[in-house]
Amino acid sequence: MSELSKNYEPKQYEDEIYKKWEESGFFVPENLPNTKGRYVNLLPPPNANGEMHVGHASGYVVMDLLGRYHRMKGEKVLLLPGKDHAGIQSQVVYEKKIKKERGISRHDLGREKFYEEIFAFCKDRAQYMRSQEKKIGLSADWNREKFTMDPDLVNIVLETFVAMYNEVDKKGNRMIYRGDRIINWCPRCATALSDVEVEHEEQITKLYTFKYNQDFPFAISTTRPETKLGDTAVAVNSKDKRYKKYIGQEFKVDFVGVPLTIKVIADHEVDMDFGTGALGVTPAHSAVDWEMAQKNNLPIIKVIDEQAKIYSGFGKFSGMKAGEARVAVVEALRESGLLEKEEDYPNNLSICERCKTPIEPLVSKQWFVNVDHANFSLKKAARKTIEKEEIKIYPERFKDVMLSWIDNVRDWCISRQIWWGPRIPVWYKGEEMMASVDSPGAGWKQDEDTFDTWFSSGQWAYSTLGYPNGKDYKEFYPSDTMIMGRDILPFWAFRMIILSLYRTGKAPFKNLYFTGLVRDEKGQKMSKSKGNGIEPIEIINKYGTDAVRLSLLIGNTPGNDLNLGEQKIAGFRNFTNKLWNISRFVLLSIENPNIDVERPKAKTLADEWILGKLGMVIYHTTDALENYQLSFAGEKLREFTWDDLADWYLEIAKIEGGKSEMLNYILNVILKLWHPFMPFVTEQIWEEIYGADKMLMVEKWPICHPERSEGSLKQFELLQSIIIGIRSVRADKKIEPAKKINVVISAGKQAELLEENREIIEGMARLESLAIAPKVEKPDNSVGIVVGSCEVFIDLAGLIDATKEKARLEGEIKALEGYVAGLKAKLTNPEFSQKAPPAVVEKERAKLKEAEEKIEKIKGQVSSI
RNA sequence: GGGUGUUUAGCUCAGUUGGUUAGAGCAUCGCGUUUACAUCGCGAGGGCCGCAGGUUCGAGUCCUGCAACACCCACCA
Repeated sequence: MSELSKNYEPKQYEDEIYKKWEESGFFVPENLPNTKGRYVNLLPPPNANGEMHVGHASGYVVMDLLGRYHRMKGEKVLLLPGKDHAGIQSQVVYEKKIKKERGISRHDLGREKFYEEIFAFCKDRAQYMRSQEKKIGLSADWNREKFTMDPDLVNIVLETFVAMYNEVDKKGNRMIYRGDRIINWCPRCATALSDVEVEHEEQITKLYTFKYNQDFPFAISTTRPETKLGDTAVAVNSKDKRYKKYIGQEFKVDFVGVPLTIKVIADHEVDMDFGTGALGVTPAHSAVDWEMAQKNNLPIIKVIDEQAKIYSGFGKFSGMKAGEARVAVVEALRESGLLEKEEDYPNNLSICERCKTPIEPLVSKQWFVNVDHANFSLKKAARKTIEKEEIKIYPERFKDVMLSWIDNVRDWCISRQIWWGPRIPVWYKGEEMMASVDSPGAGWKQDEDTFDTWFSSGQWAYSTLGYPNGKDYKEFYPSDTMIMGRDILPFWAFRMIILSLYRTGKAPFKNLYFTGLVRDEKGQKMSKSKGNGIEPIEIINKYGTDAVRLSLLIGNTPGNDLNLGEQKIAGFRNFTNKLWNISRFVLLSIENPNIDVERPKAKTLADEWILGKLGMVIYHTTDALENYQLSFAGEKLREFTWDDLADWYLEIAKIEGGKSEMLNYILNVILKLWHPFMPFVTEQIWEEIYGADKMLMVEKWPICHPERSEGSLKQFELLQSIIIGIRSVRADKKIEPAKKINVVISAGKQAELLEENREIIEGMARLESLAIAPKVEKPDNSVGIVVGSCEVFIDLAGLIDATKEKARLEGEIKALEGYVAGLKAKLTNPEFSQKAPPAVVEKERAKLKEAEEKIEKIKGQVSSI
């Protein structure tokens, strides 16, 4: 066994350790010896076009922590990694790339070539991302890594489509149907978007109030005059007296040169106080209006096409860009004196989540999933699953968020007009149409559209396992835990649940854990443009992976955002080093490290105390991990390691000596407990102790010894209080640390205990001499402090200012008297003694007694000054 | 407009089913190189637990209202 270096240098060890783990084969569940039970975690696939950011890292750390914990518990652990093809986003990224590098567009390549190239591009990026994921210590089975565009996964996705398409109810409605519906259209991406792919951005726009023509009886207001070319109605509130008489009437108008037929309809959604209280209904370009049109059987007139240009048939406006048409329409209205008002108005502009281009709502032929189909209602099935807690959600409050999402979900538009993604398996031949994974034969032409990415990733829970006949599917479905960012609840969690329920009949996982977002130390969102981001690889190189892992785990709770600054990471780097040095000390102190160490018998009070504490920390850590309280587990461990072990027990070990067995055992246990949190440093120490052939990663998780040792805990705490009390007086009186002092303790019944542990007090408080007796009068020139039932007199020859000392003690008495008064008031209150549980009353009595005794003792000291 | 969360020390946050005189880390201040560690040790200061009510013997903790901030959903054209 070689001596450890003074400081832990992560860079020196991490890559080697990871290699060792990987080569051991233990990331592969089948290679784990003697497993009992299984633990499966399918890792959420990040987009295969980028790189790992700190948000990903934060998720991986949680997944890996749980994976490593369960592996040490002896379970057959599978962490299955993968990548998502991220349809629109990857296509946008790759189009930019070929534009920049080769000056070409996807049309220059053609669909097939473009597809091949982007596939290769994603595979290449995936490899790079994998190397980053290894840096964070992810113990995933890389042999099983999946990509949503791998042919076998695509096949399962297509089969799902066909099955849903063939799900027909008695009325002939399909679960997947094609229809003209209003959708969110991104003119830049030239594709439909689902509701969740649209963001909103506040802006100031103009609100125009005008009349269609001179003959129209009243004015309407709009922010989008160009769409008014497609108005087929005006909606008013049925309670509105101004317009009641017009309801049901039809007006033929000439609107800036375009003939329109406007029907006046009533709708309770119309706000009488907004604008003129009359709303021009444009069914083809507003989701709300479209619904009104459905209810009222209004004709639908498309005005804006998929390039965001005005269709032909609208006079001089035809062919204009929507923006130009807006100016032109307003100008025409102004010229003819129909424009009544023009005012600034703040509203939310819909923009494309991927490219930030303003969305055009328009009517288009798309594929939809009916989420409430008569044969199998996806939303009802999902609701039941969540309500019955077949999936347990962390944090619990997200259950309600999920339920309200389920309740409000609308039919899901799954077709996208892009090239990158699985192509919709519907085939056409003349008037015929059929759904089929493979081409039905010659003459059949496949649908041009591809799937919404979430239709693929929504099947991740079983497509990665080879549904329905794969060995993995049979063994590992459903998985135990799914961990994802809280921002993708509506995108992914919900979709994964509905698709899995439909396809497999089972919920996809048992536990669903949401992480929050990682923000900078001021709580700002990290972004490249602000330059406030933390690059995981950069920061790992600086502080080590373990420090980064700890700073993402401790002080982080499910569903809540985490503010992360470099200082915090530096703090945990310090802790990593602390653990290293604890080990270093232990290795210098013990004779023959034994890997199969049994819990030793306590020889001293300190031994008994630390074993009790260790037992507690095993219990708390295990319990917290079982309940997904990861931060709590880490905090308890840190508290034990630094405060109890390093600051007290190791110092005492130097004094008492003969701790070989004890230290061997304690280090052995805490390395195991820490391993899931900080795998690298613990594994390296393990190797230094036990040699390269023993691997901590697959050691057995420590068992908690349930015996309690309340007595030794209390006794040891008395020692601690005495030592801290003396140290405090020393610091207060500015006694040099090197100077040893004399102390006398009037110890009452505790005399024997203190006598047994006199070495500890002498050593820890740096004493010259210590006298212990049941009853001692306060020596001259000493300062007295009361600790529990003991009085500790510290000899301060020549350093005492009698007046100051008296004032200090009197101040203390005064504070105590206030405290006592409060306790007395509480205890003499009959309501308290009657209604409070006896244990609580008893506790208060004890407190009172103790405080009163303390006052007496201090009074005694005052009188002796 | 609807919803969720947050509000505790200068900063970041714990505070488990209501029950000690409310805790930690970082930062600050003082002292210090005792043979594991200065990426360290010892000590100290620092809090009307957002505001106002209520329930209770007892509230940081439960209820109601309000405020500020953050986020999500819907979107009044």
